[in-house]
Amino acid sequence: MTAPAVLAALASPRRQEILRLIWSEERTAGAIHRAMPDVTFGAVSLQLRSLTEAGLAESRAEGRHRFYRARREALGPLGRMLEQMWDDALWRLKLAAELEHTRRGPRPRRRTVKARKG
Amino acid sequence: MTAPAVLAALASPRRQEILRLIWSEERTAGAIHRAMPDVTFGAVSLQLRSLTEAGLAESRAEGRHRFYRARREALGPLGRMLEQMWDDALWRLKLAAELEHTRRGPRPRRRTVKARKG
DNA sequence: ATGATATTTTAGATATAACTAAAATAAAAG
DNA sequence: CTTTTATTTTAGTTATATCTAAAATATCAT
Repeated sequence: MTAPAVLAALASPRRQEILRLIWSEERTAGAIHRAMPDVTFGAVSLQLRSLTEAGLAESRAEGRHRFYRARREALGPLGRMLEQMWDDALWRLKLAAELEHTRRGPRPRRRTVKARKG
Repeated sequence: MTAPAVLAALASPRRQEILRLIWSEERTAGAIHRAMPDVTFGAVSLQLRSLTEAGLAESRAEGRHRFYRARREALGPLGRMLEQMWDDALWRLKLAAELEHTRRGPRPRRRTVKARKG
């Protein structure tokens, strides 16, 4: 629940993937796992714990199932940013374009060619 | 410049520390390093590179110095969030309070005490 | 109780990130 | 050219995160 913890939680692509799945509807841990078959159930469970501890997800138990959902309120403006990121492909392009003018370029090419021993 | 890269860049406390230093005024790499003596100059330089590659910082050379500054525009609403985080101690408290009602509690105390072998 | 399903937790392996020390690059000054 | 100051880069180490496999916990059904 410390400030960087929220950002750290969002930093992992895996956790973002999960957050996206539970963004607009709650899902059971199993359903989430089924949506990402390249990883173990245990791994998903651990990430769900991270998200919960960071305050980005919450869960409710029902029988032997546990339903998870995102805590969108806890994210504030960040939530809207994520939504944009997800369904607005332009976001990436815009950022990339903005970067162009800053880039230090592909190896500025040294001007003074000093003698090398050997 | 990929989307999670921005968040990943912000996730590290070290990079946040640096970003904060260059938020409202540009500083040389050396000045930044002097502000965090627990770490090597080389380490600071690497983090500056990360920030630059993520689009969160930019630099200009002047003689043998290099001045760094944050690219606040690139962060959008996230920038304002960071500012709040930094000079508004309430942010942390508010988030912590919000979390209270979600917490799965400190070990829910098992009800059925099953026999253990041994 | 026993067995099946759903999920969490633990211990240990592997991948990724961050750091250090030293070498390399670059500009300024002698 | 040599030395000094400022910074970057590289190679290798250490720390942290993430994953797997197996065991543990919990609920439901029989």
